[in-house]
Amino acid sequence: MTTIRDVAKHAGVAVSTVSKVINHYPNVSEETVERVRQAIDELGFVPNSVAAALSSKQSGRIAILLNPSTQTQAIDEITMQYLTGAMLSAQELRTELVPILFGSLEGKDETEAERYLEAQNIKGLVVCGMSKEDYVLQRLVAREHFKCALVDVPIVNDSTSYIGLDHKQAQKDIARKTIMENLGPSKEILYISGKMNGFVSEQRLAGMLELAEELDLSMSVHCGEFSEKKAREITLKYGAGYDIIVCASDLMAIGAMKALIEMDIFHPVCGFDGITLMGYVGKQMNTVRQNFREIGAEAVRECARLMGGEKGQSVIMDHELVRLEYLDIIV
Amino acid sequence: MTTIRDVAKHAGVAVSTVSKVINHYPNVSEETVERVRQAIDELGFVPNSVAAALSSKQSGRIAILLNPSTQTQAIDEITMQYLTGAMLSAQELRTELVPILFGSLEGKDETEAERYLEAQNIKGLVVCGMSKEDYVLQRLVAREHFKCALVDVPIVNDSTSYIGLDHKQAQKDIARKTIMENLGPSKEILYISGKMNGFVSEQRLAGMLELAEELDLSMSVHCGEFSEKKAREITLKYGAGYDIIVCASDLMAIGAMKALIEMDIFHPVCGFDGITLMGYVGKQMNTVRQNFREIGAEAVRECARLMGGEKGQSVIMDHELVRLEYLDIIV
DNA sequence: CTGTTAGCGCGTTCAG
DNA sequence: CTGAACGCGCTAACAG
Repeated sequence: MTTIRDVAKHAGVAVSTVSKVINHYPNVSEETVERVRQAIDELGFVPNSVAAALSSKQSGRIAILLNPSTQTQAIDEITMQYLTGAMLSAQELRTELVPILFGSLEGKDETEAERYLEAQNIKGLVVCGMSKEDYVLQRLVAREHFKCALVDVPIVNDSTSYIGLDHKQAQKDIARKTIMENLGPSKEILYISGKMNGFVSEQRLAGMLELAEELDLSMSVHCGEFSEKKAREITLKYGAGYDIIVCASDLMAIGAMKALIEMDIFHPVCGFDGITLMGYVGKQMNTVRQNFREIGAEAVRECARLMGGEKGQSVIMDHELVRLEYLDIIV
Repeated sequence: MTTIRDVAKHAGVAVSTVSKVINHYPNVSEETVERVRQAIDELGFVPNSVAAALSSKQSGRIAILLNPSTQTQAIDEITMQYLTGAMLSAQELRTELVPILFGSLEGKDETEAERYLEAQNIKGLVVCGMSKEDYVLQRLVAREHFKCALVDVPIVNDSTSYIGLDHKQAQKDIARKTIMENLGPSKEILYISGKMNGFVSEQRLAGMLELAEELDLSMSVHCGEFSEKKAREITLKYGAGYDIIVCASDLMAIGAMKALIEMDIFHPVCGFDGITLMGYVGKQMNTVRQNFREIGAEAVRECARLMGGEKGQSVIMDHELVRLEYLDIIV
């Protein structure tokens, strides 16, 4: 294994000089930079990331906290997209990304969790899929000991940033689109919301309430808890009495659609997310499509920014409104 | 941050002793072990994994090489399961797991790829989803510089192990089951295979050929390249002429099923994998269900075993034959 | 059985 | 602008 010393020797300079060149420090003459660059190329030197992480007390590593569902593995598609995006931008930033399962923090209190992460030279957290029931995680974030980029959790302070859509607006947009396409306004809407008390659920619900007001339509809200089964049950029970069904997630939209099929009635349904599964169910369905990969990538960038000493902020990502057609999906 | 020194001081022993206790070395008296344990608890000490990785030239880190598909994100479900299992057993083994995308090795030759990995203190590779077109990876494995656990790639030597099903047997089993349930033997079978030249495709095809022989049934083989679209096309073209369609993957089974629906004819179809999507398409479909999470976990264990100096081996995982029913899947 | 000490490879002062 | 030297936290000989 070639080390920084080998490079230094080969280039006839000191190790510190090589280090400076690698890390793009100023105060190195053009000429020596070139010599060092050449030596690096010739020897095929790649800096040892572990040693770097240990040495520099500055730039730590970024952990990405994931919560793969044991239940609905279809949703893992989203998690994988977050992760892929995150890995890509971590590579660009030359930062190590350490994937950690929510489960690894279970049974620990904040202090223990903090130590656990600290012991891995982790300085920043990208948190995907945190809910209000993840108490330890929440307190961990609240302590502001780590720089945190939260996906879909609207908390912003000096060391915490929010990354996600404008869920309120997106929910309004997709619902309006679906309503307009199918009925025109002033009809009865059934809204199947996410979790009571959920971060994004609240925003999406707020969007629906606002839309109902604006379009002057009557709307009932039921809580589907992001469960396909629950959404199906709700639809079986109440669906017939409404003209259109708006769901706070794709999975619930699928449940609702299936219920309608079982009941042999047709109502437009719309979802939220853009998972593959969505394209497989009805002949066509509207949904908000999120670019999860880009969200993951942005979250890592944001985390790195925080670790660089910047203040937290809200990063609002774009969303797309799409109509999924059966045949489009086949690859 | 509390270090090993703090613990040593607190327990009144030397750092090396603490290290020994942590790593379960012998040659430490019960009494001192206890004292050290107590000190560790009191201080809430957690060993710094980065420092450990740097120091110990012995036990390196394990990389898990993933290939999330940009096309059919539904398949990412499998990748996520591999990863989750791998993370869990890595945690048990107290080994760092470094996820790496195939893409990160692209454009590198074996030497460069080797350096890239070496520079991250990586000593073992868990490879998921490698195909015969991944030349760099293949040569990387062939060099035997890293200890490799290959998922679904049957290569075994001193530093390489195979982890996966008995694909030949599994394919035979699920096809036989489907045939028997629906028709009894001696009927016309359409087999849609995976990639020409694919590692598992060959094994699965071999299974089908053997089964055809045993049951004395006539069978045609077409190559679906693991593509839903391709399988659909094949089925549209030839499907009507056969009694039953056996596919080498779930995705292709879905394509075939859709084609049949379009043609408005019914033939039994069976798949292979057990992805969520499979349960959403037909009323019912047979498939081999693999426990991807357990496979990921086992691959990491196997890799660790190799790094411990053991020889490579084949690890054959169990599989399940399941019949997916529409309503079972809803959560 | 326990303690001392020399690295692992790199980042980073601080003289020169 | 350069280079020698120390330290990050831990492991692993080796000496006691």
